[in-house]
Amino acid sequence: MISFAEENYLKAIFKITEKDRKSAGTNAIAQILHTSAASVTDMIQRLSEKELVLYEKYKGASLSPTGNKIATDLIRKHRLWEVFLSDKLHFPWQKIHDIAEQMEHIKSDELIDKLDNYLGNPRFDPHGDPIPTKEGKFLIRNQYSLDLLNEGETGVLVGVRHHLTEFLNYLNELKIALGTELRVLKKLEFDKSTRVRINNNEEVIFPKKISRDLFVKKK
Amino acid sequence: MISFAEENYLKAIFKITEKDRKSAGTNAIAQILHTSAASVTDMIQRLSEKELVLYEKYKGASLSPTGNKIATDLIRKHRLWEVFLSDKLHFPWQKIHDIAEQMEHIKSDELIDKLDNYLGNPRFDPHGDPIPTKEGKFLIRNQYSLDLLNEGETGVLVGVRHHLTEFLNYLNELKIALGTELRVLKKLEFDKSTRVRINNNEEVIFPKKISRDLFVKKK
DNA sequence: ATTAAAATTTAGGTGAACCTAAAAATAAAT
DNA sequence: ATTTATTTTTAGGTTCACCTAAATTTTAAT
Repeated sequence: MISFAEENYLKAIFKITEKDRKSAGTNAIAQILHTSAASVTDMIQRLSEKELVLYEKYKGASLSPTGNKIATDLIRKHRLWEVFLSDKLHFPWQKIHDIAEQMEHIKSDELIDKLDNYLGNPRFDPHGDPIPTKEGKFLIRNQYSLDLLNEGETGVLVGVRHHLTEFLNYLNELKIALGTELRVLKKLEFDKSTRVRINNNEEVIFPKKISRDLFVKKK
Repeated sequence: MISFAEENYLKAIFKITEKDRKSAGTNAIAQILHTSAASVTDMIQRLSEKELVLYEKYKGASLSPTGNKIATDLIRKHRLWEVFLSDKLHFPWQKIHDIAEQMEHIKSDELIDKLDNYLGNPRFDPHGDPIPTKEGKFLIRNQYSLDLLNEGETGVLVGVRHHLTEFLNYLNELKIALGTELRVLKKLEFDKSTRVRINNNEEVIFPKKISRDLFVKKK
């Protein structure tokens, strides 16, 4: 039986390696899990023993097929619970992550099957992130970060790059949520900021930092 | 922050002392938690340090007011999740206990408030056990165990004494669930068994052991 | 009242998951 | 290429929650 701590390590390694990197460094893992590098080495060695992780000294860790399946299942559970919290219990999206972080560790395949069904087999979570299938496949959507749109183009928000509470609060205050229409009015060259109209209504200026973190589908 | 293990000890002590007993013995706790008596002594001493438990050497343990509140909250969470699993996800009642056992440890007051509301503020769980209020009050229902009814009397099943899987499976096979009408046809003196008609339909003979474990409301 | 039995605690030890400080290996900078 | 800086690992230690075996206390039985 795998522990919560072990599960969290697998998730962290998944997160680091999912984009491009082929292995996760000790420090990177330590940072995500708010622990020390020494503890990470310790745990990685145990996970390597159990063949959940591929590990070579000083070369970082990556997930074995088994480890990858466990991590994917965790993400599936996490995101399904986020949908539950958002759709059924009406939690605002800033609050769902921390609770889902606890719920993802509940062990019952039948529970997740029934939950998935109950929620109507959602394909994306309330942040716009894809929910992997039971078999571990991630749906890919062709989305753009807002800063890639040209002046005059309109996008519908389908996702955000990260889930920092302050960021989500900021969006909330601007009444921006998944499905919100964002029209690029003007791209200001000198500081890379973007003037945007929200749902044919108010206007805001997004610094580059923000517009890069908003994923939209062109309209 | 209280650990899962600590929470389980508080629940066990609650269970033992809730009826009459004023303190829980080491062995009794060990049996419930499938652990050794020595481990129990160990943990009780820590809980006593934290003032969650009142403890005197060789005299057993009981809950402090704080400990009692925590235990009651756990039972509230457990039973609310059981309602969720049963009502919303349509789990049969034999399966809900083990999953709820995991879910009860999730920490978020707001989650429980919203869940309670979402479920329609249920007062009893799918086994017929009362769900304590937020303030920790248990509703009492005047119920009788089936073996106390006289011949000719009818009761509606409102609860069961325990949740052993085999017992619940047995009831399931007989199509007995909460709300089922049970009419006492004959009480057999020589072995204390009871002949019962189920929902004006089939007849069964319950040994004393069974009829004592079924709680009904007289009709 | 002794003795026997049962319950409880103490003593000593284990593994998991963390820690700090020091050593070793790798990467970067001059 | 050598030094410096960064990353990673090792060494040694802690706490939590368990364990077995032995000692102690309480309870029950003769």
